[in-house]
Amino acid sequence: MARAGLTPERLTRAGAELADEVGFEQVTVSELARRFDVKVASLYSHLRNSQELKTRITLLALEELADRAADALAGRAGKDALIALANVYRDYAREHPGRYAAAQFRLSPKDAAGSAGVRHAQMTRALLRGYDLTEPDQTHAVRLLGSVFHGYVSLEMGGGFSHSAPDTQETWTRILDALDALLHNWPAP
Amino acid sequence: MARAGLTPERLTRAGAELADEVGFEQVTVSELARRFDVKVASLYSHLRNSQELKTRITLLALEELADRAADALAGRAGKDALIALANVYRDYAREHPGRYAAAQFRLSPKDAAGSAGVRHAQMTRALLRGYDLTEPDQTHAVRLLGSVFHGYVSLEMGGGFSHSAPDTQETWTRILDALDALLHNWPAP
DNA sequence: GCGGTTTGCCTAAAGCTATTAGGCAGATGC
DNA sequence: GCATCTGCCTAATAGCTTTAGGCAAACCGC
Repeated sequence: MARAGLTPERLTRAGAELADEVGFEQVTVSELARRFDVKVASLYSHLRNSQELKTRITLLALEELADRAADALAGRAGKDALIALANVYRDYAREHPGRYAAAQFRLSPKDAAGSAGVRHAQMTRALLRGYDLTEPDQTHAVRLLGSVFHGYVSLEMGGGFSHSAPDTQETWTRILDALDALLHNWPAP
Repeated sequence: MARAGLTPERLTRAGAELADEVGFEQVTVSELARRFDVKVASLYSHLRNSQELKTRITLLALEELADRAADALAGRAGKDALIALANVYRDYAREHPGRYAAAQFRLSPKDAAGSAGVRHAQMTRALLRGYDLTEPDQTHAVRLLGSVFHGYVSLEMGGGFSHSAPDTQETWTRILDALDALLHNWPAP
């Protein structure tokens, strides 16, 4: 029997591509086996179970997102940086909807701790150094930005805005303007 | 054979309870049948398929949420109304995590048009009458509020904030303060 | 209250996914 | 060149989804 050269890494990458094509929820060990022209059981030498496959795809997506974010933030500050970071999430979700969905997958505390999720928080915090916020307000702002980015992108992807009128690009720009203004005028408690 | 008295409505309600217990993703026609002490195939006289079950649970959740929102907004305006509406979403998600997840389920355009989703947008728009925004800015603000509410609640539920320090109630309050301030000072294009 | 019809739940069966156990052959190491 | 190891295989179990066809309880008109 010719060997297919399976590895956890190749399976994860193929799984991520599959997710982008059919949706993260539809990623299945069986379909993956079909793509490698291999029997399902063979994958179980490389993956503990389908949960592990999903976890690996999630970790991959978080890494890719963090890498893109780091790239986008390099050499930028203030509103420039804000816009760049926001667009990283939005663009990634558009280019890789399945991976983006994977990035929202709930990880075990252990996996989460070792994930690139930490880098994301750090980068958002770094971005906020361009604004004048006290330490606790920085945390609130990190959470606000995370909420807006994630909330907007997932509503837009989910078609939540597709019924109403003005195009979403205009809204996106204006929301980022508004956030920039807000961070400059953050209200005292 | 004693009849179990199944109806689409009872199945939907039971499905919603099941979702809150085990998660929306884990809602299964088989488990529902078990709960009614009935064979799986019997449910197919009342539901076209498992997709329809999920759609019905989604529609139920959207209605419940809209009813709560309407209640909360009655007699309130301005920041008061903003806080009340925001808390409707957050509290609903805490009390009914499965139903809240269902409310995010992607509906067909046809189902979406007939859903309470429309009411949600209208209520957010009504709330914004307490602030002085031009017509197009109202739409942008509706989308911003939707993004923040949904984004915050889903990150909080997903444990996205559970690692960092200050408690989430404080952040939630401060974010609502910030949104109120922003709506009062919405930047011109 | 009785016969006929409708309706509700049942059995049976096929197809898909996940997962485990055990086997054989190609790759690897001395 | 031989022994070992590793990778993919076959086989089997179990759960979920969905369809087809059957029997009996409930309902309807008289």
